[in-house]
Amino acid sequence: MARRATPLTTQEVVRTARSMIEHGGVEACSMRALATELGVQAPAVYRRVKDKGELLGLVLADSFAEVELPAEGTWQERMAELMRRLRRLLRKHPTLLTLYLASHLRQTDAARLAEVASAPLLDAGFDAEGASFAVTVLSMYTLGMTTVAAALAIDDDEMFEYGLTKMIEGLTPAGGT
Amino acid sequence: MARRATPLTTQEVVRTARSMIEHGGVEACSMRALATELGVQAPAVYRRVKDKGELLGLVLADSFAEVELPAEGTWQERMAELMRRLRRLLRKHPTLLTLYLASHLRQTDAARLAEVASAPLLDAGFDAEGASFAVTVLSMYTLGMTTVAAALAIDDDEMFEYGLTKMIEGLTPAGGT
DNA sequence: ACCTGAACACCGTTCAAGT
DNA sequence: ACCTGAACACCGTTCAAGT
Repeated sequence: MARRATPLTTQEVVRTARSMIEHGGVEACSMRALATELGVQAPAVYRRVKDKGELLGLVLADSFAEVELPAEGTWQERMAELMRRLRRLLRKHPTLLTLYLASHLRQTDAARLAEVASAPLLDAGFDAEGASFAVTVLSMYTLGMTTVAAALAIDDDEMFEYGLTKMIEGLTPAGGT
Repeated sequence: MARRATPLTTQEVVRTARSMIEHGGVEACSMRALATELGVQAPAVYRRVKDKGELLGLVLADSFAEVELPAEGTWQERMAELMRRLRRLLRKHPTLLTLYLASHLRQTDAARLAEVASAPLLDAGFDAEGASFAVTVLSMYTLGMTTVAAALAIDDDEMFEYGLTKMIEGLTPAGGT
């Protein structure tokens, strides 16, 4: 067989997998189909990636790296805007949700994502546990509103904002600001 | 091959699938493994069930049929208790969660579940859209607290109750009780 | 080091054929 | 009607062998 001009990079593998998933869902991205897209035989992919689980984790990380954490504002404002950005990403690529939900069942990935989003809360004086709690509540809310509600045809930005505000109010720690 | 004494029933198929999923996760319940467990060849299962998607839907419905809707109390009390029961089910069989999340992406199943849980809210004067919204918010919260929080080792009944109360307060419609 | 070819142990599903 | 046997078109992954 003719070989590729350049050797396979991990970036190339992850980006290609991500675009396949965004266009056709996780099930469209079999290791074999991915290899074909990359112009390579299936086993070659295993030189860059331990297994399919690792690949999906990398795709997820690559997506969420684009959800920037707002740098300014109160923690309430920063969390609200972060959730809006998460919502925007999930709306653009609803297919990422399956991946996100699956990852939440795997400790390491969930912990890593929660850690990043926790920053504004830690800055505001939340303890580590309270911050993880708040991030979990807010991201589950956002996921729910953006996907389940959409499936039920009750998706609505005003409703999302209303619930988001309520939820953030509820999270303010006793004696907090 | 020796045939089974009695013909295969749909109930038998669903119950066996459910127990396989509860013990080993969705991936432990391949159509072939299920058939073996039932003492039958794989194609025989397709006489009772259209495809694997339908089977998983039936397993889910069979599980949630056991989460009873509290008959008495204010809508707040009824919803809170319903969520506690959902939490109990998911804790006993965490493996059902994957199924539940997947179903939420399929309109029909999500709508059916939301409809059942909406009853106390409709009784209390919520409109259909508001009721679906509330059920979605609360069940996503419960799912998040019961699984994601558990994975992050911040699972705690007191916290669950605190957040649940806050969330239900936030859902009270303007001018509602 | 990087990749291929071939293979292993699986999938879900269909369909003609048997009882 | 109910089920089997055989097949189709796939999976993820491993591994010896080639360049």
